[in-house]
Amino acid sequence: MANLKQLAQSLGLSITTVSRALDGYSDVSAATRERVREAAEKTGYRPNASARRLRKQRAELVAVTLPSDPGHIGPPHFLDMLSGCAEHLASAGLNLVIAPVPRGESEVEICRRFVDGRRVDAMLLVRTKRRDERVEFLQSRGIPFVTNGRTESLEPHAYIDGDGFAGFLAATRRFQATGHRRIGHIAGPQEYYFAHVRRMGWQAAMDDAGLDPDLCAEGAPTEQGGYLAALDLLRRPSRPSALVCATDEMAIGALRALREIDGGDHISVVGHDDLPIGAYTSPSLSTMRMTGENLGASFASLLLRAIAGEPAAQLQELHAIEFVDRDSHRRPHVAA
Amino acid sequence: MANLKQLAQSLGLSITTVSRALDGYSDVSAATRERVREAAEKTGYRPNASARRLRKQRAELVAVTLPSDPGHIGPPHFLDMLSGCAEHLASAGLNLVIAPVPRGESEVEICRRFVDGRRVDAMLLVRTKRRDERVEFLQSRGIPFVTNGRTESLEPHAYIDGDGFAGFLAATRRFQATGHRRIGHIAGPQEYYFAHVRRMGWQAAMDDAGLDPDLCAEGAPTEQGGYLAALDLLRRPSRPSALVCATDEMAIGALRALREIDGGDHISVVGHDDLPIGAYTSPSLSTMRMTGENLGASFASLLLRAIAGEPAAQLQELHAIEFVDRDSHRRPHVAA
DNA sequence: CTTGACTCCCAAAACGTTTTGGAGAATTCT
DNA sequence: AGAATTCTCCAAAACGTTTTGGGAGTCAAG
Repeated sequence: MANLKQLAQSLGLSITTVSRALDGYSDVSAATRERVREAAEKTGYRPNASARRLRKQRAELVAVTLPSDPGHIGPPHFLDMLSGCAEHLASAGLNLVIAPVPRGESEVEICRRFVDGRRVDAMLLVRTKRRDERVEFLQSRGIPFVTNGRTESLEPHAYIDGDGFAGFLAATRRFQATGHRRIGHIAGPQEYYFAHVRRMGWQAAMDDAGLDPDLCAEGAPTEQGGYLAALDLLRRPSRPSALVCATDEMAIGALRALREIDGGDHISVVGHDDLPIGAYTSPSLSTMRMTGENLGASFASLLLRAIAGEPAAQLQELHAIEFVDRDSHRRPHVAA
Repeated sequence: MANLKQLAQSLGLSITTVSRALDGYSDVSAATRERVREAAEKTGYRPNASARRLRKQRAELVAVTLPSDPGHIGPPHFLDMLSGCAEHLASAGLNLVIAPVPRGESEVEICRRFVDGRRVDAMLLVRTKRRDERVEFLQSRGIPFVTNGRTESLEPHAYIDGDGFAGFLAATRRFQATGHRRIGHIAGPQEYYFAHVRRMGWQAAMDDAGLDPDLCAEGAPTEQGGYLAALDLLRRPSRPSALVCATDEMAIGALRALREIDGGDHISVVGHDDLPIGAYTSPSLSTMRMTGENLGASFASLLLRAIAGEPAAQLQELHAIEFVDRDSHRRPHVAA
């Protein structure tokens, strides 16, 4: 049974009554309601989604933009996150569409397409930059959205983020507590909020301890980027004895650099993200990760609340960072 | 500018003309066409997607169902594949929605919701079973779909798959050529097509060589499943000297089992999928993978052709399997 | 001058649903 | 008994687009 009209006709009822019966309104008698429900069940009737969306002025969709450039595509278990998010959204009648950014097109362009074409009720943004034009655009349009990662936007917006500053501060302090003094940082591109704030955490710990925060090298957030940045640091006159790396991918690149260099196995390393692969590197990679479980559900919940109209300032979650200790962070080193 | 009506009014034209001008029909003069286009550009007008969908009777959406149970979620670079697929679909005006399967609900139920609610124009199915009720359902509804993996369905359907039979046949023969005679197989759940056909490939090579194909253990398609299956094989009176594993995850579990057992480092292993993690195991994991690049684009292309009405029999791609040689497949072994 | 072809435009119908604003019948209250 | 209230139900409007089936003009050919 394709139609509401056909279903109504076959029951000898009006379209209105059938529609309201299925929606459980009280102004249709229990008897007919049941009769309608049975008929709908039997014929497998489902309301046409496009028609409902048009009438209700809701797209019943949420889009997530996928950056297409390589490296660090949000959190490690990104697909699991998406899946969990989609599952929770689905129970509220929303579906999640993925919006990859084709080469040559900007992420704002994609947002514009989705928002101005009324294709979505809300958006989910990953990999925020410190100054993120997507955020600015969505704010200007007034459409609900949640980001994975903070920004430096003046107006508050909904986000979920890990406290990278505190995490990298703690990681650096832990190295200091075990006698390290020349602690280097392998930084990601500073335009990204997460990369910047992680560097700030490392730097604050160095400053507080009265150590010179000069052992810093920036690279692409990839294995290769970490490798090159590590080589840079290792070639300097005063070598680091420990490396705090912005991401696990970069840390794995750093481990490769250490393997190639004399005395590299005395240098400790810690990363961030808890990539599964870290358990298999040699040495196995000590790392950090954001606390909290079922991240996808959290994103979904925030999105739903944003759609319901809750102010953005109430929709911000900053999660603590915890250590995942393996071998790479405590290699025997020679104190300065 | 929200409306076509408003845009038309502001231009002193009819809705019809504006609509046709924007769609580039020839029955509107070049002058007005240009005038309309400029106005639309300036006001940032985008047609309301829901309205167009309702009118054109097309959802402009394709759904992909994500199995929620753990392990082997399709190919290794699954997210990349989805992203590539979505990107290609987008250039044809289609968006990709992800449809996770909540606990307690069957995958067919999800398909039914999407198909009967006219929410999608086509579907993408991953991880096919030999007898796949999703395939049967979609065929009964006559909706276009493409699967990642074949099935034993009598009626042909569109798919992209790797030639697992040939791949596992070749892998087993290669072991035979280097003197192995007791070659074991760690099999995935035989209800899955890929798992079944890979086992058949191994078995055919053993049969052809006149060897007894009794060293086979089945397990869950996970690291733990591979670990347990390997232990099973290693405890048998006549141990294998080489293991052909249905997936890399299982192979990695097998490597763990070998590490725990006496003489395990004389046993060769090969997996399938080319997981990135395989480069970091010790020994590094030799594996296989499906040939062909930009798989996502291939899926998108097949989906579009299916939507366009091409018969399913013309939409089947069987890709060859190639070896990715690392260390684990040639460990020094003692011949029988 | 008429006919036919061509160019440019438009009114109205349709897509399938939800919601508004009652209408008629049945019931309860005064 | 009449008035007020409650129960059921429904016709029609609306959501914003695309498409159908023409309707005026203009121009060239007959």
